[in-house]
Amino acid sequence: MSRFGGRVREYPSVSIDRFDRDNLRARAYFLSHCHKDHMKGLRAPALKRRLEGSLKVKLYCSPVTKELLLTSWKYKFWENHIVALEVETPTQISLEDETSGEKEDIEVTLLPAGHCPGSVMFLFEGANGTVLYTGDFRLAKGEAARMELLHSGTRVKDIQSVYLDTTFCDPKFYHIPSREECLSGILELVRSWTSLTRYHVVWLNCKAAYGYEYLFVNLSEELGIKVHVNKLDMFRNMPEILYHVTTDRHTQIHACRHPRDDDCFRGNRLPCGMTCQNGNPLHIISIKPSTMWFGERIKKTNVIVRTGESTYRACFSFHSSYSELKDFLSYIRPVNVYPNVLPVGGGEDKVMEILKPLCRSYRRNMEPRYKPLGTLKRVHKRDLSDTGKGSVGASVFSPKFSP
DNA sequence: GCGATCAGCT
DNA sequence: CACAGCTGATCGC
Repeated sequence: MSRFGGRVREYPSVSIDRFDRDNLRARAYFLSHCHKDHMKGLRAPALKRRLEGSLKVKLYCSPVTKELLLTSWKYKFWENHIVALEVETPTQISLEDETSGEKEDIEVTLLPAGHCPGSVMFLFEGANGTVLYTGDFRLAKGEAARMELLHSGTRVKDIQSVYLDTTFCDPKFYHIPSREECLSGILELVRSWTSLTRYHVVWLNCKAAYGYEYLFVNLSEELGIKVHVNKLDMFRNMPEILYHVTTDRHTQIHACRHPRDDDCFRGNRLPCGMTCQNGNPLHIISIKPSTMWFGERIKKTNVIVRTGESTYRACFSFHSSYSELKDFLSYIRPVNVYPNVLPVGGGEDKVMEILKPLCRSYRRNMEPRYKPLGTLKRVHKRDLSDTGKGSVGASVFSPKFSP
């Protein structure tokens, strides 16, 4: 969980992912994604009052994050103060102090973070240097090297500071199976069960948070079975998700929730109440997505573990593994790095011992040593076609995982 | 009645 | 098991 205070040293007049305390005086706000631990203070009366007396204060986020946020009535008061910025489109923002009139220009670029729908990293460029705030992210090895906007010409930009998602910054999380491996393992389990009869159904025991949508979309796409969910109005302008979820309980894949859904399952009942169909009892298995990790030497393993007669755990991670984190940071090679998260097992000093040697200022044996900055490997060609009128755009998933 | 915080529990 | 929350109790306004 994020413990980032909201502000970066280089640009203290902006606040990112924190909206309480000192952040109440920010000249501009940024939201990396729609998870509650990055939204502290976002609906507090103090901030609401400040908005009412200002025409200038804005919240910047991706189009998908804006859509998800404004679907909740609790955040409707932000409606006229949100600016959706397209991903991978550098934008000039003028930061003006409303009382003194003092101004500062900054350029911000949203980069896809692969954490949940709409999730982005923020790249800030201005008079105090270039700063990358990663928010929460999962990027595979080599993905930073393929991001054109992290580069200037063929070389990686000179980045002063990275504010990093250090959730799995511990060698014990060395390897987490890739998103593709996890997806295909889950797909084959769901396929084999749902093919038995139409009364064989799967319950995906997902936590209540955005991030599982690409799983739903890919399962639905491959098997032609829509996924039952409690609510889908937040996706009304995201056709590529909306098409694959349903509120009709008569489907073989469920990701619905109930306050006591584990009890439902033990009673051979789905959280939505379904227990039989046409007088035939349902045969239900549960699959619980959870992070599985492996030390350095493990080569290959099963991403599905059977935990009971009809219960399974399946590998799933919203965050980069230790080796992915090291690849990311050692490619960027910033001067400074600041952890956004204290990993479960370790303290801040332990994390810094791992991260500092990957930064540019580090000199082994105090010997000045030059290591060249990275170079752009390959520009990822994206499908830039329109996704339809009224749609929030093509950036719901990172390009690689688009349906 | 609302929000903030914490224990307990997925 | 570790992802991000929910619910309910308590306290202060």
